[in-house]
Amino acid sequence: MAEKTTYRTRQRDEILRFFDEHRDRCFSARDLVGQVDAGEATIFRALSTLTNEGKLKKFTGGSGESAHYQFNASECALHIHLKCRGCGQLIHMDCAFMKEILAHFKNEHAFTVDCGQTVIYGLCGECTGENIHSSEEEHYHD
Amino acid sequence: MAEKTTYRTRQRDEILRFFDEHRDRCFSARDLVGQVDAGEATIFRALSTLTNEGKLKKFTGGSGESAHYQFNASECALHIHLKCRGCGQLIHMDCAFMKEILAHFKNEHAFTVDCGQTVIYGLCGECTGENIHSSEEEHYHD
DNA sequence: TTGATTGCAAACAATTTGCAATACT
DNA sequence: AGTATTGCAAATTGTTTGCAATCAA
Repeated sequence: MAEKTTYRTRQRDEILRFFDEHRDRCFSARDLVGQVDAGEATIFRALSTLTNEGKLKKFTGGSGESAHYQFNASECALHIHLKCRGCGQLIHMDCAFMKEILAHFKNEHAFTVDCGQTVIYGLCGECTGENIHSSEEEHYHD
Repeated sequence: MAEKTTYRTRQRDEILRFFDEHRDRCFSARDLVGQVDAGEATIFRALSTLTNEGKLKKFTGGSGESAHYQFNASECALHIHLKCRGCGQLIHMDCAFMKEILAHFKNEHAFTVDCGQTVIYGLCGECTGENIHSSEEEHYHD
């Protein structure tokens, strides 16, 4: 789990550059295939080492769902994510109240939330209201 | 993802009874093999439907790690759960502020939280404080 | 040169699915 | 009887690993 990087390689550079150029989005290993010139195994290894080095932030998907990664300078590690069960969209909850919530967990429940592992499930506004009559084939996967 | 149960079967009953008799612990599908008289595929299917019905609560493991399930008391649908990644304890967060949080999600983000499916991961007070000098083999799995 | 890293293919583990046999109601 | 559910085995998916070839220092 804690590999050390000794050499600097083209593929790792390329992968990190890709994340840097898309700071606002997160990608799975599979997403990178085709986007960067590196074998799939290498991509997995790079994602792992880059995460260990703190350059990327890892979001664990539910069972079966693939893990997603994002450039770590982004604020994603600091806010909670809301995932809509209807349309699958991922909402980055980055408002002031968010900090209050995290503070509450910390102060009143002595609980330190790991935003990277936490996803709050529910239904977004569109799905609570309009989705009633939408097509039942509501496949998600952002 | 949202299967409906029409018939009542021995294996589903048995699985739910097993969880009922071990309300304080959580188990993976694999854990149930041998404990209940049902094929593995059936166990997976039952865990899925029972979770959909709100009878069980599902905990997502990291990628690769198996999902775990635990008996879900009916009151649990109303509050959020905090799961400590250190010691594995499940905290039922049932305070007044909880309602404020849910209201905020609803009003400011138009997001309806599904408490039955949401688990907030992090570290409890004991694990943030005292765990520094504990044995490194900090395997959880309650 | 020498050890680190890549890439392919095979190995894996968790979970899902096709389908005939079987159990509910 | 008629449909839902089971169970087995085969199929999928996400990820890891062995190992020879290749690259970085």
